[in-house]
Amino acid sequence: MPELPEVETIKNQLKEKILGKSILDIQINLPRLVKAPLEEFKKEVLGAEIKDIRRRAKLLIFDLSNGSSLIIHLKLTGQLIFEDGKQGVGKPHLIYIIDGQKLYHYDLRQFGYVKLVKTEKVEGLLAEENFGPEPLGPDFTKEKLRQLFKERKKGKVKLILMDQTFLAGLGNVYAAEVLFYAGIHPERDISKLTEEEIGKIWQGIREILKAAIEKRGSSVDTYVDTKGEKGGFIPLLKVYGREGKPCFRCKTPIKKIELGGRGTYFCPICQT
DNA sequence: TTCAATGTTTAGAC
DNA sequence: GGTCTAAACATTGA
Repeated sequence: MPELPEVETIKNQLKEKILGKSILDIQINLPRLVKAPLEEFKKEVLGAEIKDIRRRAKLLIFDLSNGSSLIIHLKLTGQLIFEDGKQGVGKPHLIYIIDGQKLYHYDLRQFGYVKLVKTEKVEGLLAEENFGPEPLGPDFTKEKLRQLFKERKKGKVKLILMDQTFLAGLGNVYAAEVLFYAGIHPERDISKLTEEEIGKIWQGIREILKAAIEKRGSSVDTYVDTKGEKGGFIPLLKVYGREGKPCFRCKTPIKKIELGGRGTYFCPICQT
């Protein structure tokens, strides 16, 4: 499932390829994905030039030349593929024809969406979501994280890290990886974290996300980049999906528990 | 056949 | 109000 590094990868690749190009046609095979009246959606999108592509949290935002923007959420299984001959998983639900080439939007489980909004309203909508800071942004300092934990007061650290209103962009995979990096048990209460542990969490967030972006994301499940290729970070995952396999640090089998309804992987020795 | 997987939203309990 | 849980969404694969 696309989390921050995967969405960032898609954004970077699409920027290279379709910035300044126009959407000449669109084929909508699954209307449910489009959160706007279809006729209006078509009318707004057709002929529009893609002026900018942005990311906030796990959202992808296309700013069009006519004052409208598309807000895309890929949720669990969304794929945006811009390469002839590369097939995604399932059937393409939306096909954008962009200056002769095709951008395929797949979404096997159909949880994702495309919203149509006025570009000037995008900021307001994002504000309504109450997203936390961007983990790779300049204002997300170690001090900021310490302050955020203090304001939140209590809660299990993994759930807090995955809370998009606390910090934007971490999902189940990267939250688990960050906590392994920091040597912290996913169920630890944030009120009991030491200064040093907060420092390690902060460092883990920054380093792991940056490394994952460099590898074009990871993700289990169906994630691929816009070329239809799997992310290169999968082999670097330390705990996610490794139940029963030896911890890279101490060889103890990785344990899996359920936390907040989500599969949670950790090393019972290294993470306390 | 049933269940787990997954991100997010929503409803309800305490 | 914060905090937690469970269900819902859709689909596949074990």
